[in-house]
Amino acid sequence: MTSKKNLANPDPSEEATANPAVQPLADGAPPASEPPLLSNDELARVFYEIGDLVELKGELVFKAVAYRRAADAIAHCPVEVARAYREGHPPKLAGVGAAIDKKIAELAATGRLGFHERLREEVPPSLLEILAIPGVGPRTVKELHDALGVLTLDDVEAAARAGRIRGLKGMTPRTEERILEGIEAMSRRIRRLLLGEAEAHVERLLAALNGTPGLRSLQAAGSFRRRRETIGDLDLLAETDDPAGLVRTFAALPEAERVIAAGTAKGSIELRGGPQVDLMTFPPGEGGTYMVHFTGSKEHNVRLRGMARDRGWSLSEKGFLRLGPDGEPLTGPQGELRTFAGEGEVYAFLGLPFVPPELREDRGEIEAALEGGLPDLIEPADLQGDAHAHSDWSDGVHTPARMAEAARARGYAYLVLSDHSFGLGIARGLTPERVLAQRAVVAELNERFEREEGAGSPPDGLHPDGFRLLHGCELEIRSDGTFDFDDDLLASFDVVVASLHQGRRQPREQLTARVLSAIRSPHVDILAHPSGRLIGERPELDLDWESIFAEAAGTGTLLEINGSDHRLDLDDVRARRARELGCRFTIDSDAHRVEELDNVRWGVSVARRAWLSAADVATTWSRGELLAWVAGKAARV
DNA sequence: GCCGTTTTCGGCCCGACTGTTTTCAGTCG
Repeated sequence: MTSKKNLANPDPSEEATANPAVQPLADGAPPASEPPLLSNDELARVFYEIGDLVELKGELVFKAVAYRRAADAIAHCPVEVARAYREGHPPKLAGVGAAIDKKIAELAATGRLGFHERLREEVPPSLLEILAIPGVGPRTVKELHDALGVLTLDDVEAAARAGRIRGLKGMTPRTEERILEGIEAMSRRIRRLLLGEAEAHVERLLAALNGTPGLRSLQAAGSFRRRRETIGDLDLLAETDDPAGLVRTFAALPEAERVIAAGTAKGSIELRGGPQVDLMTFPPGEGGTYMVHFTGSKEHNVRLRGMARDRGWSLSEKGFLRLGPDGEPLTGPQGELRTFAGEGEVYAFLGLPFVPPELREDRGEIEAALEGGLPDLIEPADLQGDAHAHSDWSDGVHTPARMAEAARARGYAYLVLSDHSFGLGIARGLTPERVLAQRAVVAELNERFEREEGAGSPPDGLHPDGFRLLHGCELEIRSDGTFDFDDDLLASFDVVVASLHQGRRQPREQLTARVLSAIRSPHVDILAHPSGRLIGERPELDLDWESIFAEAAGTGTLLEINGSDHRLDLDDVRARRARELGCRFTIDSDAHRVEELDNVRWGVSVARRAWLSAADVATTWSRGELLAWVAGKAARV
């Protein structure tokens, strides 16, 4: 679920900082003839901040909501908003009306926004640090500022320690304690979790709580269930006969560093060195609306509640309540609470088909569901192979034989062994000579597989088409746009995966030209981890995505969705846009050891969030179909 | 600030937990 406070971390790939505000645009920068183009993230950040400042100012809450909604739309827009405005074809963004449209136009044209700058003069932006304290909301910040003149986090801490806060409206020594605890918690707060880290926490918590008396079922909800690319806090949902007892057990877990709240139906803890975990309970057999509610997203839920209201019902986690003539839910004897055991029934009650959790972001899924146009999403079981993996011949850990055996045991029809080319020296990339030596190893392995599979059907658990190790490489796109291997050698691989690790800071035109040269090569079949980002560690490459997607679609070059939870690259928004432009994909593990072959499950999550079906993803095709596709590339370019 | 086959004005989703100004406001999800 997204937080009401967006200031802490509007973009999950950004590290949380005390003050994420863009620098005051008025400062310093000399007037340039062509102001720099703001990225979608930078644009969005301005509007998130306006939302927070407007709320601090005490304006109508709905204004703040409107600014944040617009910021969300900008952040998730697949095209570059500022560029599109400059070029005179602004995209239609949900929640952007005349007023915000004008503000975006000003930002796009000049790189700054007078309204924003005036707002920052009226409401000191350093107050946002105070708003970020857990448990401190806009009213409290305003009171502290007005009554005590505090401006910064340090001011608040000093005031709390000096006992100057008690005595203010509704504030006591306990309030001071809670503020100091909140500041302490903030300094401990860890970065957002990668999916694999979130999964490990979830599994430990489920194991710790299972067996609690009265507990009938327990599962993860929230953004982890939706498989967002990073996870802020964890949500658990329990079906139980003894909710209060379960919450007590939960709050007493040894791994709980701090108990944030513990009532009779819900509880919240902070894990030692880990995220916040919220536990919700529901009565047996009534999980449908609870699952929907606590899976989110908030934006999706708001849409569902609006639809319920249109149909004469009020929707909450508890169920649907009939609305009276005054628009208020009926209570007492004439009240009627409709509950459901499963989510499918909840959606059906609203006249909708089941909406998969990965789509619940209010990015068109409600409209598509109403029209019967939800995609038939790819599933993990659709994968027939993996087109990107390494061995100890370059920077991997396990031998080609072990990697192949592990992939074969997963029931795959193939694994593409794609060790680095020599240009990536740090990865001990392969020279042409070692490529040929490795090819002999691959051939030997395949002879064995062929023998074992024999003339009849393959042994149990193996793919019906049998398994083959395909020989590929991860070809470095060098800084000057050339490749490590010549055309003859490239043509001899089963599959060529190209990627860019070096010269990452070149200007957009140069980087884009390098990527396009790979896409236009008759030998390059897959563009691996196209953005080059490492989540929370390394920013993405500055590329012209629209032209890359157009060229990939035209040449049939497959775009990788890299399943490593550090990469998830392409991401969901880009992959969805690429599909609109006619691209096809692979979902690959980029495994450097056998355990990492399982990375593809996160890749499937990304693909589902990108609305992809199995047909869009070449690694769901048969081995023959994939090989025919890549063999056809030379003819297409 | 946004938005409209119930509206161009008047709405805008809903409930648990906490602390306390003991009937509700603030915060959060």
